[in-house]
Amino acid sequence: MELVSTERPVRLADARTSAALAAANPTISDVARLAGVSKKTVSRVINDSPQLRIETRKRIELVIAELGYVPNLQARSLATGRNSLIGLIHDNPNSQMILGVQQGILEAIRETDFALVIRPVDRGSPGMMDDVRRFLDRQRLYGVMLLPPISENDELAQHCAELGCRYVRMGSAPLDDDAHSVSSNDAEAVAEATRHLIGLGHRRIGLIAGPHGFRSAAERRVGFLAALAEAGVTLPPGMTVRGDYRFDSGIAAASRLLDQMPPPTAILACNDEMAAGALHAARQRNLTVPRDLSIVGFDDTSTAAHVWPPLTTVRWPIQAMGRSAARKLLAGSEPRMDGVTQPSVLPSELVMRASVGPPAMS
Amino acid sequence: MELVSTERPVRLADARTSAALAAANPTISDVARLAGVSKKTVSRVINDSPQLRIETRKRIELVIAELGYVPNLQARSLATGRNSLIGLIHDNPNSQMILGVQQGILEAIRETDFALVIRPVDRGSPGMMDDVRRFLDRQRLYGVMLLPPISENDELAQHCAELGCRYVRMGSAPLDDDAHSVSSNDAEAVAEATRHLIGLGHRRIGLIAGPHGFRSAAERRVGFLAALAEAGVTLPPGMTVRGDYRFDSGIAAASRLLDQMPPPTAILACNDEMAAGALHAARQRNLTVPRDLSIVGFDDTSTAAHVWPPLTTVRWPIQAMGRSAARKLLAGSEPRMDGVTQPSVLPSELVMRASVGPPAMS
DNA sequence: TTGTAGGCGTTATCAT
DNA sequence: ATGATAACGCCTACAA
Repeated sequence: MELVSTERPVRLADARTSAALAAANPTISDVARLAGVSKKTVSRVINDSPQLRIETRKRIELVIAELGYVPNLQARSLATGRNSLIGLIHDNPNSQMILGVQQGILEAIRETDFALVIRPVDRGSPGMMDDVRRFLDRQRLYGVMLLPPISENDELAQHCAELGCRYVRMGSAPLDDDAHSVSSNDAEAVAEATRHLIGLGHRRIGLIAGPHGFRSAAERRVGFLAALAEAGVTLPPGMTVRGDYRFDSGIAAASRLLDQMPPPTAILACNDEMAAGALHAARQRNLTVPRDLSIVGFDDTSTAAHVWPPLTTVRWPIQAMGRSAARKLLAGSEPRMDGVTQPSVLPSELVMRASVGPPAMS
Repeated sequence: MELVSTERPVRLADARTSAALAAANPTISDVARLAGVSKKTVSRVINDSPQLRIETRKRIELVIAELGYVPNLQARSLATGRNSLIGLIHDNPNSQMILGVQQGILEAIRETDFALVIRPVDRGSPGMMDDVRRFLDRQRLYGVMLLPPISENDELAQHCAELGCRYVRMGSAPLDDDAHSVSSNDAEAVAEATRHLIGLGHRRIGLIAGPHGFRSAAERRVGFLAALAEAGVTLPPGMTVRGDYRFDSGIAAASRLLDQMPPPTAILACNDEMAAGALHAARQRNLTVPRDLSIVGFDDTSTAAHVWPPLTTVRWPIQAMGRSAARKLLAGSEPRMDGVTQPSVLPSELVMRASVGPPAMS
């Protein structure tokens, strides 16, 4: 403890510089005083108001730089009634999804004053809705982005609207009108993957579907069935089982599929985790992938690339969705932001890797 | 455009209730007026001030509930000079790490008014420091948590201190004094893993180290070498190679190790991604894991559990670290929060799975 | 093009 | 135990 030290010693020599008049955290008043203008004029400078004599602006900008002045966002929020925070509300999706969407959002808000607030919620718990409501009430965010599966909750979207909080819902298919929705087209993506399998000659294709109540699960299943119907392929019974999007359920589901007689020559799992589980199940039965069994996943997480053999999978455009959703939210918040209309439906892509091949002769 | 509609129609019938006097977003003034007290008294209620007649408090709480009044955090920030946002600054670590630490932090701030703001930065870019500084300047966070590897940047910590922003640095070993650091003990964790291999009879153990400049890489290497020295094991040359923590580098590094004559009977990779790469390399050479080669990873990401065979690995306590770091940051922010001192060093754990076994006879 | 006055919703100071 | 008044730093009206 050094008794003689002071946190900001007064430096007398500084009297020659204008900085000596300013505080540690200079405010708009400090800038105004030093520049010899009113606060309002400084305000115009920091808000890029066009009606300003260029020379006045220059002078003020100089003072701002000299002082290291930074506008106080809290004060601005208070005055304008809207703050510069956008929220991401999600419910336990996988980590790659979270990271991807966060990166997309951050691309969109780079160069703005917006910051991203994260809020995971517990979809299952009874207090969830109160919890979210409380969060929205207190933080008064500019807007929020809802990640699936919680984005599918209409009541939540309703809440946001009532609270005057802008929102954009993300999903596997449009969940709302264009202004409030950004989605992929999972049905089509899975249909494409299924056509790929059919094109290679597969006719007995097992589906490991996602859990009941998930829109993504429903969409993917629809796409699967549509592609089969389109090709005139009829599946024997027992070729569709449900998993819960987790690894272990993939093992169990694949085991059930492989117990069928005859077993499928290919399995399409509705996410990569379950596809990885299917791979395990195949290995347990000494099946070689893709010789004895082809496997397709969904999401293109890093797991897909790292298992053996690397998984053919559908790349889910989560990052682009995050970017688009954030831009949609921010459209209108700043003059330059509402130029281009953001897409509401983003394309997926089939990523071919080594887990798929033609069926063995039978 | 419906010209006659008003957003909040005045409902005359409501005159009987006190609510009719309040606005859509009631403020502390509304509460004060309706309760017949001053704003300050209401402020005391919402801030749990002890000096209040219990009956006054009850009355005010009733009005608050009736009105659905929620304090405006922005206004409070302005008045108190500190806001209720804490930040997480990170630089491209893997997604599980991000999710884990976020969950830990959110456990800690649950039931408080704090919210979590995420800020990824680009460590490599020249403008990184300016970028972070700008972020801290503008958002004026209550405090920030620094995730490795960016947490190892002393200049950044210095910046935070100068800006008056509280901070806690997370890492593989203490990076700062106890008040500003939460870490694991990676050296010890790797030493334990190495002892495990030695105990099984391995003597030629290859190390796939992490990239230069990462504290975690240095710590893990130290632990490895320490355990060998402790057991009197001398490694032939060429048994240590460096990767960059990514899957592909794991393949390359393992290939180089397996090219040695004689090759190692076990490989310790400094993270799971590289360990998964080593698994690929082994498969390419038709080696069976663990019969021909044992492999150990680090982190215990989901990849570790999903590859074949499942990886023995070190569980890195990232979630607990996040929780502890957030609590440390918040200690003192509220009376009830600074009760228990938070741990600064958290234990790791060796997770035994199927990728390790005794060396084959040779 | 620039300035003045007032308000945003809260807490702090100093009263009573 | 409670209240009046003045910040906090910015922005919006309106005025000049």
